[in-house]
Amino acid sequence: MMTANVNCGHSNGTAEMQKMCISIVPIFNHLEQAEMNEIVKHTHSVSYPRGHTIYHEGDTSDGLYIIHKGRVKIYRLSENGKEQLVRILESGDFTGELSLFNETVHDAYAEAMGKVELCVMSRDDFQKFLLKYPAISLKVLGEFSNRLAKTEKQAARIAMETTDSRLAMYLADLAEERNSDRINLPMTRKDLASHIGTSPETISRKLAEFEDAGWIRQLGQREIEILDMDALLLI
Amino acid sequence: MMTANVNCGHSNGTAEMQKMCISIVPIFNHLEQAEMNEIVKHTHSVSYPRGHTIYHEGDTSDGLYIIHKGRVKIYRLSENGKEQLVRILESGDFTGELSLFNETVHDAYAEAMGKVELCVMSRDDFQKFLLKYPAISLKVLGEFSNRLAKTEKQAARIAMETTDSRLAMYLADLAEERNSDRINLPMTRKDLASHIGTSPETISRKLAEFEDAGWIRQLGQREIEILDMDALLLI
DNA sequence: ATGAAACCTTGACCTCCGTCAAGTTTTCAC
DNA sequence: GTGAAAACTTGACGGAGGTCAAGGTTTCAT
Repeated sequence: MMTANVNCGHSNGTAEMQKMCISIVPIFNHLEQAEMNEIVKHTHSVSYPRGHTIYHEGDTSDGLYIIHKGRVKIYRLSENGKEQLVRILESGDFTGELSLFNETVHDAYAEAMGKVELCVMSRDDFQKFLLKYPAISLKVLGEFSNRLAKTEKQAARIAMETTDSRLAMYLADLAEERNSDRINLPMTRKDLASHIGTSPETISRKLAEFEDAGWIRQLGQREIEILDMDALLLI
Repeated sequence: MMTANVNCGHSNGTAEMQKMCISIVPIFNHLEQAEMNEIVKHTHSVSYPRGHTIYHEGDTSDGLYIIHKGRVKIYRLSENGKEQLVRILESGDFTGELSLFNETVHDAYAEAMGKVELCVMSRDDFQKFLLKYPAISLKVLGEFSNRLAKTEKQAARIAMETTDSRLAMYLADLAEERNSDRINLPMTRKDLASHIGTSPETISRKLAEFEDAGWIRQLGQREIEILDMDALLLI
C-alpha cells in the first residue's frame, strides 16, 4: 500500500515548499514575484516513497508534475514486458506535459527512485497560465525542443551505432554534463542497458574491456574515471 | 481559391501562394483572416528541385520552413557516415523549429525528396508571433508533444523489439495512418532500413518471410497488402 | 525510347551480443 | 548489525542479422 502524504497548502511550511518548488523551475522562475505567488496558489505538494509509481501508462493525465526533491525515472514497457528507461528527472525538471496537449493518457510510467517531493498543477490551470503569460510557453517550447533534440539523437544512436559506441558516447555525455572526468552512473546496469539498448551483461563486459584498454578506471560499481576520452570516442 | 500553383522559382512567390501556405498549416490556420494576412506578409516562398539540401547539420538556423507542396526528408549522419532517416515531412508540416528556441545550429539534414515548395519565416518574426498570439504557442506545443511522443516510442522500439517486430509495427502504423490494408511504402528500402534500425537486405528478407507466412502480399516494390494484421503483430 | 544509375533480391559467411547459469558483492529493511 | 534481496560479474553457447557480392529490375534524365 502506498503511503502518499498529500498536502493541500494549509500549513506555512508547505506553502513555503510550494513556493520553492516554483522558484526552482526554469519554466516559472523568470516571472515576477507576484506572478509566482499567483501560480503557487494553484499547485499542491505531494510526497512519495521509493518505488512508488506516480503514473501508469494508460492513466488519464491529471496534470503537470514538478520535481522538488529526489529523482523520478520515466520508462516504457514493450509488448513482451521489457522495460526501457526513457529519462531520469531531477530537481527542477517536470513531466506529465506530453498528455497535457494532445493525448489524454500517459504513454509511459513514472516511478520514484527514492523518496520524492513533487508540486502538482492541474492541466487546466497550466493551460490557463500558458495563455496568460506567453513567456512561459516560450520556456516550455525551449524545454520541449531540447528534449526532442536529445531523443532524436538517442534514437539515431541506437539505430546506427555499435554497442561499444553507444556506451562510450553515454559516458562522454555524462562527463560533459557533469563537467568532470570522474562520473557517477546515475542508475543500475539494468536501467543503463535498457536506456542504450543492450543487456546488463554486455554493459559489464564492455566496461571491463574499456578498463583493460586503459580508457577508463572503475572505482566502485557506479563511479568511473575517464582516462582517455579521445580513444573512447574513436571506437 | 486554389489557383495558386507552382511558379515561384527560386525567388519570392505570389502573395496568393504564401496565403495558401499559411492557411494549410495547423499552427496558423485557426487564426482570423486578418491575422493570417499579417503573418503572410512575413513569409516568402521558395522552390527547390529533387535532391536539393534545404539545410545542413551545422547550419545556423535561418527560420521556420513550412512545406507547401512535395515531400522533405529529415535525416542525421552518424560518426561513421551512416544515414538515419528521422522523418518525412508532407504538405502542412513544418521544420526548422528545433533550432529556433535553444540551439542556433541544425542538428540534422533536410532534403527535398522531389520538387518542393516551401514558405519560410524568419526566426525573429516567428518568435514575435508566438508572443503576440499565444494560441499559436499552444498549437506548436501540441505539435512538439506529438513529435516527442512519436520519437520516444520509436527509440523504445529500436532499443527493445526484434527486427521482425519493428518492421511489422511500422507496417501496422502505416496501415492505421492511411486507414487501409493496402499501403504504399513512402520511401526506399534503404531509407526504411535506416529508419527502423536495420539493413536494406534484412528488409527484403523479412518482407519475403512475411509473404511466405501469408501475412502480407507484395504487389509492387512499394505496394503491400496486409492480409493478417493480428499474426503480424504477434511476432 | 534508351542507357545509366539507383534500387532491390538472394546467397554465403561470420561476428556480435543476447540469454542462461552460477558465483560474488552490494544494498536495504528490519 | 544481520540476513535477504537485488545487483553485478564472468563464462559458455547459439542465433539473429550485418556485410559482401553478384545478378535482376525499376527509375529517370536526356
